[in-house]
Parts: sequence; structure tokens; C-alpha cells
Amino acid sequence: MAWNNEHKKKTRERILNSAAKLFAQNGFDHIGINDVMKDAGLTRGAFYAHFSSKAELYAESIITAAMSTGRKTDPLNPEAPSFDGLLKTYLSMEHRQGDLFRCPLAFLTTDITQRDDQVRNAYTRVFKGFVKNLDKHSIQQSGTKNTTRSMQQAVMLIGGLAIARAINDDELAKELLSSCHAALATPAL
Amino acid sequence: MAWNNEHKKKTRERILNSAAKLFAQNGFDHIGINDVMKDAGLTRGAFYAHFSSKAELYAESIITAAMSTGRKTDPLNPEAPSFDGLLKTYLSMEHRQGDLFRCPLAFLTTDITQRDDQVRNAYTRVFKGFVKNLDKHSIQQSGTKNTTRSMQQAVMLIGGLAIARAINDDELAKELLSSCHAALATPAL
DNA sequence: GTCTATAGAAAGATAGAC
DNA sequence: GTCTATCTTTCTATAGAC
Repeated sequence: MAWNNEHKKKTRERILNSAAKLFAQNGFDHIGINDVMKDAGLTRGAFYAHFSSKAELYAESIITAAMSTGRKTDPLNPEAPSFDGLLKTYLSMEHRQGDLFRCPLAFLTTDITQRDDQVRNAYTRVFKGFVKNLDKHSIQQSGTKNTTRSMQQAVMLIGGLAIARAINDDELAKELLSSCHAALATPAL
Repeated sequence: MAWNNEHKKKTRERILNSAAKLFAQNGFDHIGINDVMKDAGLTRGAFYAHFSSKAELYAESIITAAMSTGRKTDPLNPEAPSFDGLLKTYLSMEHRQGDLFRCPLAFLTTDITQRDDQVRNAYTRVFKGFVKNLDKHSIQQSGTKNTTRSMQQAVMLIGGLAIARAINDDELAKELLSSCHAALATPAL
């Protein structure tokens, strides 16, 4: 019984990690339950022993993806990079590519709009956490918290990356990402 | 012959307008050719007399949607609003709702990432035009052109609206939109 | 819990009548 | 050019064996 529960939990996590990766890269509609299960080393039929629907998996995978990239952005985590290190990483061409890490806030922005409340709640929760982390960085840097400024910073990061991913011109994407970096690195924002 | 060609052109435009509206509101995968044709007052089978594929229709509909909202943003158009009027309109809760107008750059940002080059080229072209219009506003206002700043402004507008549409919390969305407006109205950007 | 098999629905694209 | 009918594929979700 204890072993079974442990095994089920591990399997569930494997499914979630596969889902977080595949959904972020390809969007909800282009990934089937089959794809996720295959990536996790299982088959279709086993899915419903872990989740009740594809939408539920999607919502949970957003939280999973956010946690795996978000640990690196919490300034209270001793392993987290500096604010400028965060900017460089987040607004990099590697992040745009999405092979190693992918923030679901930027990779799934408009994908979320078409989903049910279960999914949109998950996205909203992750966005609030993202802004809260930027608030913490503000406090560390300047001693003051300014949520308006944190939201502007969030838009510049998430929006900049999302647009850089949409456009089909690598040079323009580089210029766009570095423009966003410049807006955040100077005292402007 | 002349009448037929004129009629075909009108029909094609009706299809494009329906597509621009439905795709922007619902994304590529949730709108079928059937939905578009029904909205245009026709049926499925007639579609392929006008377009060769759904992807081609999507690419063209992005240009159509951009033109219908973009005329209002070109400062060289005498009917266009002031820069601050543009900010207010673009970052409004009505635009977030999308009933009257919808900028495809913000409504389809991550949707584009999954499509073929035909579609991504259209999006990229529209984005470049958007930045160019912001450049023109800069010149009118301050006499100097600053493309880096125009890109930052574009990200704040497009990204802010896209995120406001994704989150499931009207109050937070209002706060987010007004934060973006504040960033653009002050001399900061 | 995981498998194979399948039901049932939706949608892109084509064929052929008018 | 537009219609109806259809081919074909894809995918969610369920049933039942092990």
C-alpha cells in the first residue's frame, strides 16, 4: 500500500513534467494525451487513473512549469540569481527557444484565454506569484515596494518574451529582447 | 465577367472580415472553416474557391484585422487619435473584451508560435508596422526617433493587453492596464 | 495501474451536381 | 461560385482484460 502510493505519486509527477514541457512548447491543442503519456513512458489508457480530464492536466502542468522555472526567480532562495541575472536569463534567445526552460506566463499567454476557469485560475495564481517575486526584488534593491512598477516589469519580461517568440525574424527578436532588458536595467522601471 | 469578379472580391472580403473577428476572439484551433463561412453567410464547400487552406485564411485575416484597428493608430491619418488617446483605447477593458476591436498582435501572440511561416510572416509584418507607427508618434511629440523606445512601448501595449486577457481577475486586469498606461504616459518610456 | 480496443464527435479537404 | 455529401484523420474518453 505504501509502496503503491509512492509509485503512483512518482508516475503522476512524470506525467506532469512531460505535460509541462510539451504543452509550453506546443500549446494545448497540438498536444494529445497520447503524446504526454508516450513521453512519460506510458500509454493512453493509464491517463485517467491520475487525472480526470485533459484540462485538469493542463492547469496542473502550468503550476508545475512555473515552479520549475520560478524557483530560480525567488530572491529569498539562496541559489537564485541577482535581479540583473534574472533579466538576462529571462530575456535570452535560449529562453525564446525553450529547450531548457520556459515560463508558462510567456509561452501560453493567449492560449489561456480560450480555456475554462480551472486553467485560467492556475495562470492567474502564477502571475500573482511572479509579481510578488518582483516586489521582493524591489525591496532588496531599493528598500521600497512598488507594485505598479512590479507589474510594469512583469509585462516587459513576459510580453517581451512572448512577442519575441511570435515573430519570425531572429535579428528583430534579439533587438526586441535587448530593448526590454534596457528598459528594466536602467532606473526607468 | 466584370460583375463576377467584383462579386467574388466582395465575397472574399466578407469571409476575411468574419475570419478576422472569429480567429482573434477564439484562436486558430477553436474556429473551423464552417464557423467562418456560416458567419459570412455561406457554407463549407464554397471556401476553397477563395482560399487554398485554412492557414492561408489565417495569415490573411491577421493583415485584415491589423488594418481595421491599425488605421486608428497611424498618426499621419487625420482621423487618428492623439498618442494619449491611443494609449487609453488600446489599454482599455473594452479592448480586453474584444467586442468592438481587437489587435491581433495581442489577441494571437502565442497562438502564432505554433503556425507555419506563412502565418508568422504576416504577424511579423504587422508588428513591424506597429513599431513604425510608434516611431512616427515619437517624431511628432519630441522630434526624435528612438526605435528602442518604440519597441519598449510596443511591448508594454501588446504584452499588457495580452496578459490582461489571460488573467481571470477583472480587478487585477484593470490595475495591470492602468500600470501599463502609467508607464507610457510619464516621460519614462 | 496499466494495457488494448473502441465508441463517438469534430474538422480539413475533396467530388460532383447545379 | 456555391451547394450537399463524403472521405479521412485525429482525439477525448470509456470499457474490459490482466
